[in-house]
Amino acid sequence: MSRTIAERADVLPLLAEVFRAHGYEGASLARICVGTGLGKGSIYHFFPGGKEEMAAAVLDEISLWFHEQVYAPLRDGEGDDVQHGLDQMFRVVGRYFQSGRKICLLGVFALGGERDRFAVAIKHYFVEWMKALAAALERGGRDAATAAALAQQVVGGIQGALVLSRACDKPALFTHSLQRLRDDLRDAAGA
Amino acid sequence: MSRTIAERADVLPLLAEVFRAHGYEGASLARICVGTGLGKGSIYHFFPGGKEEMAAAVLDEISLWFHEQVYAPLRDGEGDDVQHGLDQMFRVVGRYFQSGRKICLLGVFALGGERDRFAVAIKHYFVEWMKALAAALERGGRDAATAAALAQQVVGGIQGALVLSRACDKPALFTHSLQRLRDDLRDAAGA
DNA sequence: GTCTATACAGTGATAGAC
DNA sequence: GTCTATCACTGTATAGAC
Repeated sequence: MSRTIAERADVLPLLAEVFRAHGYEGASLARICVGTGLGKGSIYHFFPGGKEEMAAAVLDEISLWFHEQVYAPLRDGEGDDVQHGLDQMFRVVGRYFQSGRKICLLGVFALGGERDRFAVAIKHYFVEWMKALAAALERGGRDAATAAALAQQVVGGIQGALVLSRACDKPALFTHSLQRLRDDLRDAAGA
Repeated sequence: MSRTIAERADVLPLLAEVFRAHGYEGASLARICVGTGLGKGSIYHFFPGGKEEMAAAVLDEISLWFHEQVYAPLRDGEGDDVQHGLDQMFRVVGRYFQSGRKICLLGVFALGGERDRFAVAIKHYFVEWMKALAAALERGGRDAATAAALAQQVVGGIQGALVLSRACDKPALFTHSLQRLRDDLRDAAGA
């Protein structure tokens, strides 16, 4: 009996979950095989470079997804579309992290010992997010310094909320923080 | 040649650094021996329960330190001392995390696969912090709901800033966020 | 209290059968 | 493309010498 998973891409979401649940060092090949439903042979067929290639591929996929779903709408909007891009960001991000039940793999890797190995991808993820958000805020009328500070506050606030909600085992904590951050941006815009 | 480290307590800070640098799973006994300068035999003499007991002891020590240095000043102050307690918190926390060069072990554990194992200690750390801060804000004149929301915002903001500064390899990012959070509390108090 | 020697399960990784 | 068998190595943990 042999299942056939045609695409390597199909394994990536499963792999991501294993890394999210156990971190890079904790994601042993045994756990990876359970999580993906594949044997070692199959895994190494898709990722000859081993664990490092698996993690890199997962990070790439996440980065691409955020570029398309979050950064692009933030960058493209003009006028009223700026607010639309911001709303889109909070909506999509809330859904992505499953309202606080799922954590940020980039955040996990940023804090872990694997930071150095994937430093470029990790830094890129957060910097691009903050740049896209700051650009939208500037087009919304803020000066560059304020926009950058707000972007840092929001992206950092999201990461912190994920840590807190995970620590307290209270997903609602993430949801509320997300609302507060969104409202803070609106209030500051109105002021 | 045999060194004598009289107290088990002397090893705890060294152990903490190893866990901080590599996470729980990544902190192998080999790395622990290098980091502490002790052989396996000595390590197991101090911590017969192995790695789990080591991590638990480290978490206990950190928790105790925060109770004494952070939560207590927040709780004890009255009147002008409330602001003093808040200032003390930001000052001590900034110093503790070495202005963004050191990360929060509780945050690392909260995001890692080891969360379940140390769930009680992790939750306790963050909840006590938020409760002490909220209590101080209430004595400063806020209603309970606002105080709780602000406490969550500040503690979460600190964790997020640690993630971001680590990800971008920019400790100043943490310092600035800390200042901003402190100023936000002041402004809200004045309003 | 510290070290060395050792046990033995689990690690990442490879080769080859199907 | 998937599996099983197997590799050398590192993992945690223990026992006993000094």
